[in-house]
Amino acid sequence: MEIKTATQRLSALAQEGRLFVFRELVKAGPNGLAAGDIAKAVGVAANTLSAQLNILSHAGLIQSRREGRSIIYSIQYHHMSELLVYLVKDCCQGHEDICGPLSDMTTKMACC
Amino acid sequence: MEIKTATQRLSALAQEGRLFVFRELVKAGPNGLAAGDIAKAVGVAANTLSAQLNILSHAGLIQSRREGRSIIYSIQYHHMSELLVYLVKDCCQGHEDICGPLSDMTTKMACC
DNA sequence: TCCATAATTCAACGATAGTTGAAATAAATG
DNA sequence: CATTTATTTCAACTATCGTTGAATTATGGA
Repeated sequence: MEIKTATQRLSALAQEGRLFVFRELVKAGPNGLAAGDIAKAVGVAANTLSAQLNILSHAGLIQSRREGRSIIYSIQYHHMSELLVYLVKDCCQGHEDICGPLSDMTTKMACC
Repeated sequence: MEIKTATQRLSALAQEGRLFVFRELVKAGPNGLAAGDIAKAVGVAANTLSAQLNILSHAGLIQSRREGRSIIYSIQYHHMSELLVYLVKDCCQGHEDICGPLSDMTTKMACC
């Protein structure tokens, strides 16, 4: 993964409104949520939300599909996971004992 | 974890220079690196690096200690892991089958 | 004590980001 | 085909960010 891609994705998440939307979509799971439903849940103007979704979308963190007159947004799990892996990559450089501090994280993340 | 804390940490990482520094420190491991050594490795002015380290530090992603006339920076693993966990939290809400897309991530992250 | 090295602080500048209101597009319904 | 609903686009404005140069603090050695 390129560092530019990583910063683009992190920037997309680095704002309260967008992070909140992102987490709503994480909670919603693979089925996703319609833009209008997100706007209601988050309590933000439609055009503001549209801009937020657009940024998350261009960063590759979410994707959209049309269903009737709604547009449904959902997480792009592969890209999300790519980003998280990027942040811990090379943390031990082959020396397994070096990054003990991170080892309990993987167990905490093993929610499924 | 509060959403404000999360956005602060993500903002700190959401810039190429700071992300590069952060990853150098991830590679360096718990012993960390002196500010001067980072500046040489990254090829950035001392004051620019200082500002970058300051932002990462205030975000809680790194910590510093003095050793002689050098100041050594290193990753705050606990806070780093807290952030990553926050991003995937509530991804399945008890339904184990929902977030299969994320399940292979934890294995990829199990570097140690 | 004086000097060199290591790193930070401060002010200022240009660049970029976030929100808002108004207008536009797209699809479904009568 | 006109209307309603859902969402996006555009332009404009303010606020915040990132880097730079100059000055400052802190430590170790001659």
